[in-house]
Amino acid sequence: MTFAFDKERHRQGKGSEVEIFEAYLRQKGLKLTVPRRQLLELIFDDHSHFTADQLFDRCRERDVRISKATLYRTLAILTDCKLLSAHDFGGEAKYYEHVFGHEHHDHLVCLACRKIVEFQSPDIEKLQDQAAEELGFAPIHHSLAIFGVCAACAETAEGRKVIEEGQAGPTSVSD
Amino acid sequence: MTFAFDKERHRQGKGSEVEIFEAYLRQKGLKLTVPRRQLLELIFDDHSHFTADQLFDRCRERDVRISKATLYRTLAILTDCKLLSAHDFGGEAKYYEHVFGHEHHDHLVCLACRKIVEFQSPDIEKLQDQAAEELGFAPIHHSLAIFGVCAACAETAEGRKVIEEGQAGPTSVSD
DNA sequence: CTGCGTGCAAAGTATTTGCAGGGTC
DNA sequence: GACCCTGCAAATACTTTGCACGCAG
Repeated sequence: MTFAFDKERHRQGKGSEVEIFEAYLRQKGLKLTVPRRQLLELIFDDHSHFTADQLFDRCRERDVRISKATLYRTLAILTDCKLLSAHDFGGEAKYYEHVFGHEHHDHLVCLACRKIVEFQSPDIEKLQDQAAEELGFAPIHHSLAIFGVCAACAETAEGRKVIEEGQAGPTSVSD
Repeated sequence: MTFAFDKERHRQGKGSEVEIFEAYLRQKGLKLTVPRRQLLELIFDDHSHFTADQLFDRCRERDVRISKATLYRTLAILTDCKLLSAHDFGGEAKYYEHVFGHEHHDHLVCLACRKIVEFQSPDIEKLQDQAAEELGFAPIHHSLAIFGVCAACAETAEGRKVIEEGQAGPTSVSD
């Protein structure tokens, strides 16, 4: 049987992450251990987008001693039970983000400062589903990232350079 | 100066890849060597989406002896001069695709057979630019991938499993 | 108690880089 | 002839895995 994903509970808001996690672990015969509980708290305390490495650093800051192995293993579980989702914005590493209690959204990524901003567009969603159906695909999920330069960076030399280069060549096409 | 990207020529169609490549190399003070020429031919012969590894295999098939180092270095150049673009569809490796003579498009990725289908939607493009502007971003490029199951795979057990799992959990959430 | 979980270190992947000899312009 | 290129192997960066011991249920 597939994990009984409780959409009702999923809509409730903060705090229930633990419940969902516990339920998931139980039905999988897994255990709620100290490291897992700690990670859960650290993650849902406030990060919305983070890499495995950032999370690891955060552990050290808060004196939570966990190995990277456990960290990765836990991220995998959290992704499986839909508390987190993983994205790849083309940087070095994968980004994880909260899913619980969040509407689906897409991302704007600043190529100058790597800041990530979320946005929603039901219209885009609609068009996507439409496009998928036209081509005979059963859509499951999607990932849309718009890469550009944020307002703040557009003022900087770095930001301007990125924009100018973006006009002609994507990476090191300049000079 | 930014690379004088010749949009006119870029619209002409097959064959001019070599010219664009040559022009780019020349103005960068780089050289048109045998390995580079061979790779260019292999790539534009027909692959539309491929990973570095697939290209490498293809080299061996056709008795083109090139090291992976050179292969990656050449892919970087081709990406810089906009003959190729790189995407990350969440699999293990990056996918490269032809840009030359292709309108911008987005992707449908079959999660069962990994087939990639292209589609275009000017309406979606428009909404994206709009969303970016609303948030103060200067959009440079974007990447939209819809993950789902293609018509053919929807008929198979594997495809159905993926769809069912997609309803509740994304990865190994089953049984 | 049984079996999953943990840390550690070693193994993997995918990609990049240093270096010495070779080829292009 | 100068400088860029190439292959090779070693180096990276991120993530996964094997193993022996420890803790949750």
